[in-house]
Amino acid sequence: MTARSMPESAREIPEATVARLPVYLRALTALSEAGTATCSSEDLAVAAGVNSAKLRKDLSHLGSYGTRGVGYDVDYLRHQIARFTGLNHDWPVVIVGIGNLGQALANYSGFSSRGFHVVALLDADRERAGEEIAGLPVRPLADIESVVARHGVTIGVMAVPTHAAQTVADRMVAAGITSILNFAPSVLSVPAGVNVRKVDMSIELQILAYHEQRKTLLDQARGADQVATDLGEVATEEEVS
Amino acid sequence: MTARSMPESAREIPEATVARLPVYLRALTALSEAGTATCSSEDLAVAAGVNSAKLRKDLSHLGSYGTRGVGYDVDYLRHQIARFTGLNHDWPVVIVGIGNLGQALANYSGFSSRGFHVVALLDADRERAGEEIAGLPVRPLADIESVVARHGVTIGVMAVPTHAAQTVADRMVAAGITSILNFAPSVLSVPAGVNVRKVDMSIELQILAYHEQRKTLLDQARGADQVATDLGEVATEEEVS
DNA sequence: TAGATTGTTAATCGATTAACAATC
DNA sequence: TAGATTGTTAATCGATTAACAATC
Repeated sequence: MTARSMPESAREIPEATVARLPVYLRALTALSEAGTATCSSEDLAVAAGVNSAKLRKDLSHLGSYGTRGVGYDVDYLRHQIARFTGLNHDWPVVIVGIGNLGQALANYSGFSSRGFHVVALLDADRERAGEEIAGLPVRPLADIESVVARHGVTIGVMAVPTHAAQTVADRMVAAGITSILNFAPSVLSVPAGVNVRKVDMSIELQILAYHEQRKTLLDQARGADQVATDLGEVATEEEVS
Repeated sequence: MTARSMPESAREIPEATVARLPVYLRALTALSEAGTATCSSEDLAVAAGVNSAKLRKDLSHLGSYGTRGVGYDVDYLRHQIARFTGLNHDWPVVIVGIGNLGQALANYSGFSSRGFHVVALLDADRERAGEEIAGLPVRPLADIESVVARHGVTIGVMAVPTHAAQTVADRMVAAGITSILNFAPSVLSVPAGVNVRKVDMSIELQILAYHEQRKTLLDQARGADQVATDLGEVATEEEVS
């Protein structure tokens, strides 16, 4: 394929930028709902929690949708980002694994409000079949092929126990799913062309715990250092922060 | 503070490394449970889903816990990483916001199995007080100060509606919490010294949707390109991928 | 025109990776 | 000693940031 024949929206853009576009989208929606018609890159950057240089650099990958000296039209920019990220239409998704977390996800309004429409709840435990959650019946995992084919599903959310994760992922892929959002804390192996993203809630807590412990250690070190200094230790060029 | 007086565990290590240490910890636990006594960096890297150069580089920030020509003692390395990341002891946490997601989090076994002990469930809706979830009573948010003081809580998990997020965060910080895991899709502003991490499930889906759409666009572009080529267009040095 | 703000350039910073000397 | 594997170096890559020319 030639660069000339490639539509603008198909060009490579940095992953870090891709990950921030949904944040900008949300901030623009909030601005729009607050009745703001126009905003500067600085306004939007504040709303999104980034700095304005980064925001402008990110937007520059999509094209040129602002007006120098003026700023951005909120609704227009929102439309452009939505179109670019594929969020200008609905995505059918399935949720596999209807335990505590799967149920919470089935009820999560943040999916539907952002264009993700849950078309089926699937669980490997056939005993669960027929139970109704968030207005949808729980169906046996064996139904996945027909559900995926019928609704044209390409994105699946997986909230199953770790030991089942790889097996379930294989079945999802076999059924035609090409993007998986994985809530199980396991490394999945999938064929090329299938995208996996992982949400690992306990890893996030562990990262926080590391920084908490560091605060404590630094305090202790400072205390010990104070003692050393009181005893006459001389600070050297090794001194840090 | 001098570098000499600083304990090894208090030295700066890259954020990207910090975020991967819990992954290594989990992989080591799995290896240990499978009865593996020793592993090479390559073994562990495969189990953790990274490449071995990155793994060794990461571990080099903690110290030198392997043996050249041999590899790592699984339990010893696990112990060292746990100690370094502060996961060799229990962390008391509170969960604020006991909706669908908060309830799922209260029941989530992945927290307790990794050293996080939920000491209280708090909700702003006083009607909820007294309800029991995962063996714990739901308590009014007003109890947060006493709970935090009593159990020495520094880490809080927040699963409240977006419109309440900033207010609740302010209360958590006022009560003495210095690390927040935020499940609400909102930008929080907190004082310096307070760490916030965000889990945004719909952003993850949106990133997947972007890549899905790109697959489709690229296919279309390839198709269109094929037509152009059939019509005699000549590929140039601009050709991509 | 003067003031404001974008889009882009270039410098800087941090993370990844391959290669290999050190060493068990 | 020979083979294996770590820990480290140096090169590369990608992301961030500040500064500013372009332009409304």
